[in-house]
Amino acid sequence: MASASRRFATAGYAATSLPEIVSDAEVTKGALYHHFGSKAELFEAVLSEVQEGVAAQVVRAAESAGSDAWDQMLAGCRAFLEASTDTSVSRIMLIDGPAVLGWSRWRRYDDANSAQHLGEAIAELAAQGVLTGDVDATTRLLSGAMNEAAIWSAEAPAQDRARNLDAAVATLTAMLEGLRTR
Amino acid sequence: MASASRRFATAGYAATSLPEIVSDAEVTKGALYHHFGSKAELFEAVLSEVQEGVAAQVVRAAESAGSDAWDQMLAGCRAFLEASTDTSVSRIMLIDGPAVLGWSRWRRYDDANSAQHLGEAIAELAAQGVLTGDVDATTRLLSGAMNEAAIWSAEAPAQDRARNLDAAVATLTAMLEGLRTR
DNA sequence: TGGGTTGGCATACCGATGGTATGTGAAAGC
DNA sequence: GCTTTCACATACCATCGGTATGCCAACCCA
Repeated sequence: MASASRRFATAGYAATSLPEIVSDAEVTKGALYHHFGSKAELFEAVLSEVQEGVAAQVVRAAESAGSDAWDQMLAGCRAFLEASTDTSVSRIMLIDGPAVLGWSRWRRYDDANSAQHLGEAIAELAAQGVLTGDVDATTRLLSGAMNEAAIWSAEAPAQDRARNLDAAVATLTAMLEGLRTR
Repeated sequence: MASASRRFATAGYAATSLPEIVSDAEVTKGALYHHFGSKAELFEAVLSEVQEGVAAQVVRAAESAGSDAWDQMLAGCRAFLEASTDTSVSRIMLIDGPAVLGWSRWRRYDDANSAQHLGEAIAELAAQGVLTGDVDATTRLLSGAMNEAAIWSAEAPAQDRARNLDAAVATLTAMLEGLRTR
């Protein structure tokens, strides 16, 4: 899985062949197919691992951001962007993921990990009356905005990444203000 | 290209084989490779066509929305969502596009079409002093939010699509309010 | 302690796929 | 009227994902 993850992250899913992976891992295709049913299943396992890693970082950041739900969400959003601003994450999780697994299947992983915390935070804020509007739509829009911002930063030249990330967080914060109950 | 577009839209890029396409089109692989250098190049041509179609709808909606730049942008956003809430558009343009061409190459098409108008509208509003914040970051976040909303609506059961679309537009409007100069 | 079963691979092989090299007839140019 | 170019068709190839089978050590059970 480590070999696969590395190849998928750098060359992408389609351009990575099983012979390459098993050669890196110093096993044979027989061994691979003993553990995984298909190339897509191997990718799914790798994706799941990446998702869990990002989700863990988001949770850690949110928990150490105090007790205010609003601050927790903002901290979680920033942590998500920081974790995803890494081609090995964005390529697997955000670009190839939907194409390989299909969007709905990919979304299940997204919902079960990083997007879940976002959804819970939004639902919590809506319940507190802090946030207005449709919870699902808000979650989707914010998730999409953050995913795109993550790729945007990840694909930018190294020296622009930090600046892009800060600009994204600032804009995101402003956008969230618009959703706040006035 | 019509045959390819249909197959790409329904089965996806990876699951569509060239023999299928040329059989549909009642030509041979030789004919295909006479016009396109590779499968990816054929996809690129199809994608470009789809992008232009969506962009045309966005422009038409924006132009018939009066002279206020703010209203024009909102109308354009709604038109984009309506045009993209169609699996044949979202699958090619939003899901397979980035994975097949690579994100940066895909973004060039996005920038040259639908996202361009969004960017111009945002730049115009920023110049008028109506909108604050980083123009690039705002464009990327909004573009990402709308792309995700489009897929969200496209993949939803038919009876939920209109409702999702309305909710997305309403939330988007609220988010834009947050970016407005107060 | 030994025969049978299972887990964990390796080897050999297969059909299909994207891509290429070559052939061919009609139209266009000189 | 000769030649070149265009627009394909045909035949072929390397590689890929996937499968069927072989093999051997570990483990169970008598």
